[in-house]
Amino acid sequence: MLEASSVAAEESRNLSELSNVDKWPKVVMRLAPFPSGPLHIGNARMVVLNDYYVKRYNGELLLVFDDTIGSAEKVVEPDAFEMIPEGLEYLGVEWHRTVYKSDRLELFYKYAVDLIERNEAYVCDCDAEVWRKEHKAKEKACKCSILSVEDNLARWEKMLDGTYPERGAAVRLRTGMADPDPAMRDHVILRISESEHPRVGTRYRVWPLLEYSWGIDDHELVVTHIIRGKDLVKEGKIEQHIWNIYDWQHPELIYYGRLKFQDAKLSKSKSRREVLEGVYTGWDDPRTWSMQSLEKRGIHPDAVRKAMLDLGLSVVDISISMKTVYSENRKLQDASAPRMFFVEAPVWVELTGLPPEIQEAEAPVHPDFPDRGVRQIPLGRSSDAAVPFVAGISERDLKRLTKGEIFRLKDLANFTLKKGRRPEATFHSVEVDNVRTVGGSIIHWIPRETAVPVEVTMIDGAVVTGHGEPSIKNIESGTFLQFERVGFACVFDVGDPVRVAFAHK
RNA sequence: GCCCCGGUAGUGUAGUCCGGCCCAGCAUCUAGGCCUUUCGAGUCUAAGACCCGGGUUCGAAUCCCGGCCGGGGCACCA
Repeated sequence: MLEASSVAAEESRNLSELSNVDKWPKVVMRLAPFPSGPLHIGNARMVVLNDYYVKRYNGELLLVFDDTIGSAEKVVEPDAFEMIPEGLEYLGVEWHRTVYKSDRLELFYKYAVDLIERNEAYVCDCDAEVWRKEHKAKEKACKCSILSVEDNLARWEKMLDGTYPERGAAVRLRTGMADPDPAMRDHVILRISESEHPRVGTRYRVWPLLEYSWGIDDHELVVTHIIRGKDLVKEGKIEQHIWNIYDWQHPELIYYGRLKFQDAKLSKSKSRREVLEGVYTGWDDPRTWSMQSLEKRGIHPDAVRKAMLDLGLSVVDISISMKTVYSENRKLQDASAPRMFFVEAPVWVELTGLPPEIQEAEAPVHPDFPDRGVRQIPLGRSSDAAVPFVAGISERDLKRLTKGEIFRLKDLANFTLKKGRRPEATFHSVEVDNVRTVGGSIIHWIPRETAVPVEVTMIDGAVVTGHGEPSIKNIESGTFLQFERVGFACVFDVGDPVRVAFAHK
């Protein structure tokens, strides 16, 4: 029930029906992340699309960690087994079962033997580079491919028992040396790796490649629809080759194009390095663009979902801006975000002549919803009218003001800027209209005596220090708020200083 | 070099399969007006696109051919 309504609420205009749904008892899809780190914004499309369709068809979603041994460049990061589900939960993805590729090696071995016995695969001990140049490029089968089934089985045993060293032999699928597409010629499907695996250690030394493991598992797990990036079309073709050998029903293959973000540089390996070296504050550092980091910034998961779903399922490569996500987020959260004053690196201005009876300012919690009440901003000033009240404003605002100009400290009073090397201003009046009629600036500010130190982590990781109005101390951690005229941010630490993560303008 | 895929405003996307309802819709971005004690929200307006060339047709973004441009693959990575 809940699921149906959540899908109904999502924009689906750009997403057509899945094909051949009626040919299967129920729709089953899978999420297949390689556990090298947490999910980042670049993975969100794959995740959201699969989740969306599973919900739309009331199907089943599998989380399958694609944790085969990888390579020197692609290393399994053990923490990812925790961080990926965290990211999924943030996104509101509901999966029904978790599977680890590394638990299924025996299955892949069983089929490997069967494929060899059917003479659909053979063990090749050629040097990889030689094979590429002399055999693949020239469409010439190598000597291994004419070996008998018995010889191949013997070689297979030698792969398993350690007779062959790493790279000493590999199992190739007979996809055909004459295939016009060089990518398809007798592809390797299993190879030797003695790297230690974080889950199964060194129990296995022969590991499947992605296209092979999925050729088997998409069938074994009864996956019906596969939505994935178009960088995997060759893998899809090899899977189909395997399905044809066994005459298995083909799952539907759906590809989407590459997604780039103009304003976010995504690199899991760089993030991993920087997190390890302490350059980044952790996997929730904004520069990782992880789900954790978006959550910390108060980006609503539905903003991410909406932005991803709006892209549809086009196979074209696209480049979008995070601004579309931010725009969605504003729509979702502006109405609920309390307003607050924050001044970065305040310039302190002496204000004279403010009537002594004015001891505090009142500002609405949210201008569109007066019923939510007001924030009290105690000025903490002396009751002696001769002592100036000191307020902090941003340097940017000060620079924009011209001498003699009337301006307003929002929700407090109007002042006139005086000349002088130190910024000073004199009280003009209280009524807003006095500044509005002359088109004067209305700026945000904080009182020096009662302001609270605040640290803002910007999107590029820079930490900006400043002060917030006193009431920020009473805000709960996790609150998504708006610093008036500055932007939206999310509080993640209510200590001293109060720490917030900047979300967007 | 060889295979495959794709090209609608700045960015995305709808329409393309089954040609006319599209002198092309929507979102975002940009500019401006209104509103507002925020540079937010809301609201109104403006600007902005069918890669090029042929062909078929009464009629083409939609079909055909050629070209150009872009992307992906050709790993004992995922």
